[in-house]
Amino acid sequence: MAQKQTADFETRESSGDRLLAVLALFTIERSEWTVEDAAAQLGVSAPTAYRYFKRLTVAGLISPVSGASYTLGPAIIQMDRQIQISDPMLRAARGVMHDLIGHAAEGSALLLCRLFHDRVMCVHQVLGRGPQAPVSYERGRLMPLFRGATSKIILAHLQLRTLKSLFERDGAEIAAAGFGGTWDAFRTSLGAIRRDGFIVTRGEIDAGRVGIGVPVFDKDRTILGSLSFALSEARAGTALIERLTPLTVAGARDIERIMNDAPSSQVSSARLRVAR
Amino acid sequence: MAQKQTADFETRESSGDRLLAVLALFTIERSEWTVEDAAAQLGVSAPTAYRYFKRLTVAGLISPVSGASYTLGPAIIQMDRQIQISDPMLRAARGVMHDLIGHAAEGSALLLCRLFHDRVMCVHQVLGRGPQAPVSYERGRLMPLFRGATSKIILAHLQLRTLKSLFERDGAEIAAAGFGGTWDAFRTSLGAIRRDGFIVTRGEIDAGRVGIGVPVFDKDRTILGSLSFALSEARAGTALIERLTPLTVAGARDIERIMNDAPSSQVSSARLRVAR
DNA sequence: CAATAATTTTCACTATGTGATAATTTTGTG
DNA sequence: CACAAAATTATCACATAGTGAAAATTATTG
Repeated sequence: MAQKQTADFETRESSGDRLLAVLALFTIERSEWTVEDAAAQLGVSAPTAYRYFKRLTVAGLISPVSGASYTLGPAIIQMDRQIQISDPMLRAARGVMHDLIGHAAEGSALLLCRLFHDRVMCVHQVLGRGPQAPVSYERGRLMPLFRGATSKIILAHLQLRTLKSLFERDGAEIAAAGFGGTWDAFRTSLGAIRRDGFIVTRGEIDAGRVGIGVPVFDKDRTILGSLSFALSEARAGTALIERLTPLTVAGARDIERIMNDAPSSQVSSARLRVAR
Repeated sequence: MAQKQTADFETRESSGDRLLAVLALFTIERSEWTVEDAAAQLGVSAPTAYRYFKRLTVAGLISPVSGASYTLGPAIIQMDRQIQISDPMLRAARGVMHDLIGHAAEGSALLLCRLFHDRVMCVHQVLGRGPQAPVSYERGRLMPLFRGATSKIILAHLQLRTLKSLFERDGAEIAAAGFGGTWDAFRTSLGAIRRDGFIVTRGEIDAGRVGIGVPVFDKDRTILGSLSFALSEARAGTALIERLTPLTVAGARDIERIMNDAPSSQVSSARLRVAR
């Protein structure tokens, strides 16, 4: 419906959008911005850019550093801490994951991922002993929804309606991920995953990694995210996988139980439990 | 001109400010908000609140959860990761702190704090072995600028101009923190701290904790933050403190050296994009 | 303490945000 | 799977609040 005409290539942005666009400028590739660079980048005048920077600074989202440039500010760290403290799933998972990683082989990682709207992000990770091959699922990275055990197990438990609209929108990508090109094939393979209650994948995200994904539900059996192992393929024989899978499933159940037992008032003790 | 009379106590806020005010609603005490609650709280109409929520959602700063409510979103975690990866001081400190904690007694903690504008925040913490008494300086908490070794050592190295304006603004608090009520007394005690190159405090933040604070400077000798120990007072005899202090100072120098040697291009693992 | 850079004010103008109501979509439930 | 209730978005007329240019002010640096 809302088709843009070819002539008007520039997206008309509202003021509030531009304010957030300033924040979005701060990336890993470029973590510091001067006001005038930002003004040029966004196509606004210097005074306007100063107004934006000031607002974001007052909010603590950015902060001046030496020279005339700015970086992401203390509010980011503060809000991240809020998530760590108040996200019930994350709170419940910390201890469980700490215990669970002990069972894994060297070079393995344990990941807790959370469904955000229609995206998946790692919110907590625990590394096992020994040298680590790269794990793309680092805390804070958005992950594709259609590849890897971590994501697939979540995908499999989305509402049918959601899946349908995803299929319509991202059909090509879904087909590319090996779900087959038809809605029925997609639906059927997800059904199979759901029935298993877990999924094992090999090298779908990182070469040399085996993933074991298990769903985590809330009280109403709505999917919240997943708990998953990323094992080193070299060290992960069938025996190990078969041993770890039920443990991972049990871990997810533990997380759910702790989460549901926890007092719903989340304020309680503000103290964060940090293992070692 | 636009002086509000007593009747109109509410600060006239611009649209962009209100957008950020929505974000500020999400606190530890209340980590979930519905659109209509937020609308009521901010005194705007429902459609306007929906517009705000939509913008913040598109930016990933908040995210819908089950029911009609929203929580802080994936962008927060992502940006926190960006800070972790791209803040030069934090990057340099990680290894140093890991090594340093080994020298401490049981129940001690090592903290890296960063000066943000005129506030101090813990950006990294490493806990030692053994049971931990509470440490108020948790990662993500804003700390007072005038109390505790961590903050005082930073305070002592602020620009004279900055100190002067702080003294004018927060004179009472400064006096209460034991710096004496006069500018000269304040200035003199800070000078003494600066000359020592470190500061040891007892129980200024948490009872039963001894703090050892050491400054961290950037290439231009501008204060960036501090490295500090929070020891258990019961276990921290004079001997231990005298042993740890030079180690902490050396640690800070190490951090500075690593920071300055590091390639200025901060893009190591270039991949960050969503994969989608 | 100059000299230059960085930031804020002022001001006239119009784009952009606003609320009330209505239309639409999503969600929960039998 | 359809229905009702809730949640979300669209419409539209209006006035607020954001905008850029230039000037004034305040920091920073040698």
